[in-house]
Parts: sequence; structure tokens; C-alpha cells
Amino acid sequence: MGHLITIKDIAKFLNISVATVSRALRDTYDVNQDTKAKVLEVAAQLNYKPNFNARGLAKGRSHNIGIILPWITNYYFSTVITGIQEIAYEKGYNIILFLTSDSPERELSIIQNLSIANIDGLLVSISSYSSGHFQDIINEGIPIVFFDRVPNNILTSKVMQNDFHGAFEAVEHLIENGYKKIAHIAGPRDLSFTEKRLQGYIAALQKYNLPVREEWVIYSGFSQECGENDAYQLLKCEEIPDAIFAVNDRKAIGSMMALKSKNILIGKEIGVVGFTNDPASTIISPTLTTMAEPAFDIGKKSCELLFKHIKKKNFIFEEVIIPGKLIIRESTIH
Amino acid sequence: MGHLITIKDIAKFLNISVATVSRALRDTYDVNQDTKAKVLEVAAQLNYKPNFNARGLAKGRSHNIGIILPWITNYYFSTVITGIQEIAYEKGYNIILFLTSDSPERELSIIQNLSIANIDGLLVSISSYSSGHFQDIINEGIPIVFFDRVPNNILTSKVMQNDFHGAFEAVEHLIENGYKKIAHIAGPRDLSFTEKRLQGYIAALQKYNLPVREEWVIYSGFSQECGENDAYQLLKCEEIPDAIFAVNDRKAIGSMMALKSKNILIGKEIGVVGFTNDPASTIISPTLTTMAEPAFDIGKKSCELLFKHIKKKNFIFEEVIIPGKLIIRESTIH
DNA sequence: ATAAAGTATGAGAACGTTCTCGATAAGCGC
DNA sequence: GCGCTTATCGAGAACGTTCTCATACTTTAT
Repeated sequence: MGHLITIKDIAKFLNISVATVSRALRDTYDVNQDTKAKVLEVAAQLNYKPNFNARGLAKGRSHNIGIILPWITNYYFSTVITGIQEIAYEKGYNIILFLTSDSPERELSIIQNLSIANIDGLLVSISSYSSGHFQDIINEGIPIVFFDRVPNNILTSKVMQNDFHGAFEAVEHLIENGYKKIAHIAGPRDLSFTEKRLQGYIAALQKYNLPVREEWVIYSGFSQECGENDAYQLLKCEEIPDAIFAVNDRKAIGSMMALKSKNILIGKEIGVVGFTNDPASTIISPTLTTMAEPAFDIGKKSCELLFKHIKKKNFIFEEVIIPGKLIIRESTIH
Repeated sequence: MGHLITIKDIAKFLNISVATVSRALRDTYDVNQDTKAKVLEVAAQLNYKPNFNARGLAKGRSHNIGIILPWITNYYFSTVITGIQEIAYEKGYNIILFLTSDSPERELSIIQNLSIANIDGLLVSISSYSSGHFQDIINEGIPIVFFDRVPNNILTSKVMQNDFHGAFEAVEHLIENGYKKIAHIAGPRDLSFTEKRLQGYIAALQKYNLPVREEWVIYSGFSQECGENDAYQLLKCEEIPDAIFAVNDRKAIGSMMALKSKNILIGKEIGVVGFTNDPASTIISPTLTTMAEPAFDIGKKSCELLFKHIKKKNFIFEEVIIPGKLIIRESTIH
């Protein structure tokens, strides 16, 4: 209670200047080891806590980084954040969290109200149909690293899983297991990874001379419900597919629910493969074959890259692609 | 690039004092409406963004609130945060996220390194076996609201679901459906809600004159794996139970996995009920009966309460208990 | 006409740091 | 001893706001 201990209090206590106390606390080269020890001791004794606002103001650095993403109530994003937090904590940075609910308006509002001075860098995964005003922020000199959902018209660092090859491998696995009429339940049309996974899907089909039918590709949202509806729609196709590759596990699970409700045997009659390796993929029965995304590593890598940008102005942009790993389970067993 | 626009720039531009600009931006009573309009216009035109550090320093308020919790990679906590964020965003506050990984050491380190001046209030869900140094923070004058995992030796506001009654109702439901030998898979021993749910379980059994056997109550961690192991242990009991009440859905699902692996029919032979209403509870087969926790509302309420504390010093503490709702599914059908 | 109250503004201190510059003292080689 | 470097420290400005106090000009009441 009362007032918080400041550097001035320590200075007065030891009868030295605030500059020296500041030096001691920051452990600069031009401070005597004895006085440094004394300062540290008194600081601990008085329970001194640095004032980040003052430091941020003086240094022009806040030691805060921002994360902007659609939501955190799924395995992928919450794990990415955990990875980010791991690195940020190590470096003594705080994480400020912004949720867009996947709404472009909300996203824009967050960006516009973002106090630039309060943030040293930004980690972002854009919303579907993002208005993409991120260039303004970059122009103001604050570094951004995008992850997973990245814009393709902005020149900066990006970290993502290998969407094209992951999709390719997943579909190839279906083909190798004898499925021939493979449908794709995709994500929202404008997101770059939707496109990449679609391309991987198409490439695999073409490699094996399998048909790419327009009615077998459905774009919709990310929810389980969307996956469910998409599967019902597929079942109404002129030519009913014998396998489904879903853009993520949520939708794969939704489609499995739909198939089960129609008493279709998953695997035997229609194979299903997802993307993410959400823990739910081992809970559903049959268990879901899926392309595991390295969410934790993506978080760590994004954060590391951001710190490089923060440290070194004009750091060269990097695009990091971390490979996934196919995890074969029951949903693709004939 | 270059430098960020400050109120000085606006002042110079309009040839007025910084004080007036500040007043105009804050819309105080003593500013002329015309000058205010002009300032706002110029501010927008120059793309002025307030410097939170400077404001925080001058006002002694940062407009940041901190959240400290074990992890975010589950349905409950990520939903609570979403609720918190909803209110914080509305009020123009930023959220700073701290993850303890349920480690008391990490928790302590976070608290001790927490720059008090950088945070106006704290929302926390303590770790298992928390060292609980939160009283120090409260003593320094910064308000805390605890949610879900609350300490019982600290006098401040708390928000939680109705753990006792929720457990009571869940177990009563089992009893009403004919289960008579009901076991309880509990959480870590020292967490308050573990105790409350245990008491609810016991109370329900006693009301119906059913036995409370020590070997039917197992304490362990929160993971699915823990639930699995606990179930195996229950199957080795002298008297094998005919129902399991799990402290959360993760453990309930783990125990269902164990039962399924032993070809025990869930519901028919052994009933299972969980706690939380994790989306996974509808994915598993049979679907899981569970006591739904109002996670989103708990987040919102906690944040609202925190703002009351921030606004009014010496606000009287409140303990808010939000009731859950039993959701009956297949796992408790005989 | 005069005092009182209200309106709108400016000057400058304050918040708690860091940073730049200069000062002092000690150690060193010659 | 003389200059030179090195180590250590202090004084005071600066960061971008808000806040307090003073001031000037209006309006209102008497």
C-alpha cells in the first residue's frame, strides 16, 4: 500500500545517485561491482519492482509483444500461444492478447486502436476476409511476424506448416490405401493455406491420374458443424466420393459425425483424413488419421523470429516452413 | 518510420498548448467544443496514437490487466479467457497473459517479476500446490479476482461455478438412474474445487444412504491419461464400482477409454459422468453426460468484478457462484 | 458599475526511468 | 611527477502524457 518503491528510494537509501542505481540494476559495464551488489541487495530488501511504463517511455521500448488471432478456443491456436509464451517468458517480455473472433471489422478496430508505442512487435494470424491494414503498422516501424494464416501481399516474416506438402502427403496416403474418389472439404476461400492445401490435394490426384471433380471440393467455415453439412452435401453428389480429405480435424470430425448418422462405415466405405492432430482425433471412434501440425514449434519459431526483428532493425525477412507428420489411425483403414 | 505523432505535434500544428490538446482528447468538461473538434480532426488526420506508457506513467494507471493461469490448451480456460477478453475489449483494456504450466515455482516467479506498475488488476486461477504469495500483491494495492481455482486463505473477490452442488446433482443423477456403487475420480488434493466436488459427491451418497468407500475415491492430475489410470485402478478394487463421477471431462474420457479397452459397456455396465461440458464430450462414443460449467460467463463476471475493484478502491469483496447445468447424454443410460 | 462566478486556456511540474555529458579519482608508463 | 587511459559516478535532460495552478476573458447577479 502507500507508494511503490522506486529507483529514487534506493538511491536515497544508499546515498548515491539515481543514475548509478539504474546502472546497477541494468548491470552496465560502468558500475562498480560492490555498489551493484549493494543496490541489488537493497532493491530486494525494499521489494523494488521496476516500472515498465517509465522504462518503456524512456527507452522507447515497452517489452510487450502483441498477439492478434481469431480465437484461442481450439487446440492449434492455444498451443501456438503456449509456444510463443515459452520464448517470450524466457526473454522477459509480456504478451498482450487480442482476439478478433475472425471478424475483419474487429481486426481492423484492434489494429487502429493499437497503441504502437505500447508494443515492440506483433505476432498475427489474420482473420478470414481480412481487410489487411497491417502494412500501415509495418510502415510505422513495428515488426510483424505472421503465422499460419498469412497474407500474401505483405513483405515480412512468416511461419507456417507445410500446407501444400502436408495435403499432398495426406491425399497420397488415401490413394495408397486404395481410395480413388477423393473429396476435399476446404476452408474459407481467401485464406492462403486453404489455397495451398487445395493445391496439394489437386497435385496428389493428378500425380496418380485421379479425377478432380468440382462437386467434390466444398469451401466453408472451420467449425465441426460446417464439416457435418459439407459431408451431407457430398453424399448428395452425382458420384459419391469414397474418401474425404478435410482442411482440419474439426471439420473431419464433423463429417465423420454425418457419415456415422447415415450408418456409413468410416474407413471401410469412406475414408477420412484430417489436418492438425487435435487431441479429439484420438477420442473419436474410429480414430482419425491426420496430418499433425507442429503448433508449439510454430509458436516458438514465430516468437524467435520476432525478437530477431526487434533486435536488429532491417533484419532480412524469413519465411519458415515447418513440416508436419502424417499420423495414421483407423479412419483410413479399408 | 521516423517518429510517432505526439500531442505536441498536434499542439504545434494548431498553435495551442499541449494541455489543451490533452484535454480535448480526453474530452474533459473544461474544453471548448470547437477546439475539441479541431483537435480530434487533426489527430485523425495525422494518425495520432496515444502513448500508453506515457499515459500510464502520468496517471498511475496502465490500462492493462493481467491473467495468470495454468494453461490455455483446454476448453475451459480458453473459453474463460474469451469471456474476459470480451469485457476488457469493451472497456479499452489490454490483457497480458501469463502461463504457469501449473507449476508453483513458475507461478511464484511470475508474481515476483510482475511489475506492479504495469498492471491495474489481476485475474488469477492458481496452480495446484500454489505457494500463494498473492497476498503480497494485494497488499501493494493492486486488486485481484480469483476464478475457478481459488485459494481459501485470501480475502478478495472470487468467481466460480457451483462445485458442490454441481457434483451433488451429477451424482444424484447417477443414483436416480439406478447406479449404486459410485466411485469418484478427483483432482489434486489441495485445490479447493477438488474438495468441494468431493463433498458434493459424498453428500449425494449420504442422502441416499449409499456407501462411501475410501478405495472408490482416487486423487490424481487433470489429464486424460490420469483418468485412464484411475479407471484401471478402480477395476482392481475389491468391490468394483458400477459408476464413475469424474472431476472433469478429460478424466472422464480417459476413464471411458480404459473401460472400452476392457470391453466394458459404458452406461449399461458402468455409468460415467464428467464435469465441464468440453466439446469432446459429444465426440466420444457413447456421448458423455456432464455438468456444464459456465466458462464464458465466469470470464465475463470475473472481469466485470475486477473493474469494479479498479474503479472503486475498497470495493467490498464479492463471491460469485454461477450455477452449472447437467447435460444428460448416453454415458449414464443403463 | 462592480463583484462574483463561469469558461477556456497556458505554463510548468510531475510520473520513473534511461541516456548523454562531464567530473573526479585512481592507476599506469615514461 | 606528468600526461594518459580507465573506472566510477553525478547532474540534468528527455521520453509523452496528465495534473495543478494561474490567468484572461466572459457572463451574470446585484
